[in-house]
Amino acid sequence: MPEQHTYTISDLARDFDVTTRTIRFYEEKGLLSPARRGQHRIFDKADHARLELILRGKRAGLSLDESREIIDMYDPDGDNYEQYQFLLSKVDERQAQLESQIEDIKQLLTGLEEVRARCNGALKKISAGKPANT
Amino acid sequence: MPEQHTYTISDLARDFDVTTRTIRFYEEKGLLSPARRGQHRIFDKADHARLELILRGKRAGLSLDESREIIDMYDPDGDNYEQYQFLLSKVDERQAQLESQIEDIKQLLTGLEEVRARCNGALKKISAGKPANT
DNA sequence: TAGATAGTTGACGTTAACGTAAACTAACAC
DNA sequence: GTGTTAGTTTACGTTAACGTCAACTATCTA
Repeated sequence: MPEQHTYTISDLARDFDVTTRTIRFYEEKGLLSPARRGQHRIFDKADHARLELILRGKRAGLSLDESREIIDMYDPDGDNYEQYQFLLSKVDERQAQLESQIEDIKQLLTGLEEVRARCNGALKKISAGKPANT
Repeated sequence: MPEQHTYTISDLARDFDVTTRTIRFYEEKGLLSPARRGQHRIFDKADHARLELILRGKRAGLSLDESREIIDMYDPDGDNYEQYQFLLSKVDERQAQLESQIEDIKQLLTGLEEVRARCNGALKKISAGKPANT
């Protein structure tokens, strides 16, 4: 038996610190499709992992549509040659974009490094001008 | 003479491939404050640089408010000890956030690397099953 | 002098990503 | 049985980041 662990909607909400509204919204947008027991939603490990991916995408600055695109790459629709070729090209594309995004962030970081340097310079000056004020 | 190069609003729009509406919107939001000659806006090198920063922030996935926060670090308001200390702490904070954002992106990238591997595996299988189809 | 062109200020429209509130159901607690 | 506690659907509200007119002005050009 594969240890069929499940989650309620508020389990997930607690695990990832989001509201249940958010989770229902993600389902509405097709990012999650939990099972149902009557009215209630039942989430499994795969749903848990998908939500984790969605939120990682958010922190990375992606839109929900972009996150869905990435998530959908994990379980391909088709099974023929062209489908996999197409998937590979989308993987390429997304990787390139994410890498250039890292470059942008790194540039912001070095910019802040300069700010820090100037800041330290100014602080030095000030503490030199006011030697009493250590 | 300091080579006072200036730009019209559509110069900037062309340089960065955004609409003039966008630039006016950024001014409205306090991200830019160009000079005026009568009604018309006159942008200088500093404005040019600020817009570049804004758009870099966008590509990095930041909101306009977050970009403004970073941009404002480049020209500090105050000039006393506490101000610079405070600025330094904000630099710290923002750098930490950007670095953890890079980590999230890197995790997305390695996830896509796995997708690529599985994809290549599937393609191998297919082309092995259909040896005529190279 | 009459267009054409570049700029301006409103003002309303739009999409994404939820928040918030209402009205309902089902299960358990006492 | 009756709160209380999850959970549900439906629907309207909200904020960010612009797009899209409309109506106007100033300038240059034929």
